[in-house]
Amino acid sequence: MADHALTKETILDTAEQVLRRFGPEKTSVVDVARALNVSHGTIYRHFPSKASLREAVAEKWLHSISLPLEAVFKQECSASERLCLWLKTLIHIKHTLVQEDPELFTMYTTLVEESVDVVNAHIGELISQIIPIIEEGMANQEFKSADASLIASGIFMATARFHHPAHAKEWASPTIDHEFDIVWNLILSGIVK
Amino acid sequence: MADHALTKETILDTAEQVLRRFGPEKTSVVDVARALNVSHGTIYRHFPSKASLREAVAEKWLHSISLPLEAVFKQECSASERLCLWLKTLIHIKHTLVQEDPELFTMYTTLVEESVDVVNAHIGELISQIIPIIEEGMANQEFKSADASLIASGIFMATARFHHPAHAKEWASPTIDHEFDIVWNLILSGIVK
DNA sequence: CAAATGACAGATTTCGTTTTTTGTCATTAA
DNA sequence: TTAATGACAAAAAACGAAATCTGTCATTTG
Repeated sequence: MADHALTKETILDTAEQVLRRFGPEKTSVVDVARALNVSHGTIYRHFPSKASLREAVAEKWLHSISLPLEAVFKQECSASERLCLWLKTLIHIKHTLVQEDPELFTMYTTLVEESVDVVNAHIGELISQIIPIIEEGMANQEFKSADASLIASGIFMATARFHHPAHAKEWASPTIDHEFDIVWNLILSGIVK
Repeated sequence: MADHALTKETILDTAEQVLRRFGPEKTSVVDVARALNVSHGTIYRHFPSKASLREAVAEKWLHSISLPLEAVFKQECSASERLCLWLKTLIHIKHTLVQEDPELFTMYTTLVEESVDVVNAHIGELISQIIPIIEEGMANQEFKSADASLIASGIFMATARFHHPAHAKEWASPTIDHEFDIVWNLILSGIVK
């Protein structure tokens, strides 16, 4: 009865649109089904539950955050510059998302918070992007040698204030970039040789 | 009509009890008045609004957190040990509060989040406890010399994950202490000479 | 026979109504 | 003359009935 072939992807894209329009608390799977001109029972043929559908949307969003960070590896620069750029890029993405549409950011954050496994995978992915940068710096003699994965997760945790959505309210502060620089200097002097 | 002389203090203590019993969303100033056997109009003679009463309770709680930290200055030890002890004490207080009574912790956190000025004063107070430790370390030649207040706020921000209530859920992790050690090592190697 | 439907039970949400609360103030009590 | 009261209007919360939603499944459709 649908206009297009009804794939998981189609449902996912429509769910995302409906969530964007109605928000996370007001979208029902009936709404998504209505947007697709199918019965809501059909959705359950492709997703076992409403939660799994929301989780899939959350995962897609997180992927859109981690993907552009890979471009940082193509930059020709030192390891400390690359590390700084990587962090600033991550932070810039998040801060821009909040600034441009706070409601939308809250919507995605709500979905993400429901999906613990997806978040943990995302965090793991981000940290494993940091590790090679640290290793590069150690190989270079730029950084003191140590356990790169410990350093990487330390850096990720120490910068939580700037990228963890729980701190989004603080990102509106006019001094937030300066505050990042303070923390960055502290971290950098901890790892350089 | 009250049993005791009706002071700001008496009202504050009673408000705290009622809040503890009923929670932050279910306590009205009528409830507090009832507990004191006075009319609710009387409360407004001592506090200009419900918000200011809640703020006063929040402030008292925050004070009970910052006060015991002063004992750390009486320890006979090096600056880096003192700094580590200070951070671990702060973190231990918070983690213990959550663990022993998560609902109560949430109650106080709710009050605190409403009171931006009170929180900022509290954070300022905490950071100004760190500054003299850093200065001691610099005077000692233990730490590289630098702007102590910048270092202090950097350390406070870099450890947010372990003391900011927005991260309370993460404190239940069995590896949280280990994670603090990772961040602490990173910070320490950034400041030692 | 694979894909979609629609009816169904139980859980959850919405909505209009009633009750309670907040904050003020003229009046009362000490 | 200071402290407390209680009545009041406007705002917010609580409540319960009605509607909607979730997830399942026997039946229908192409």
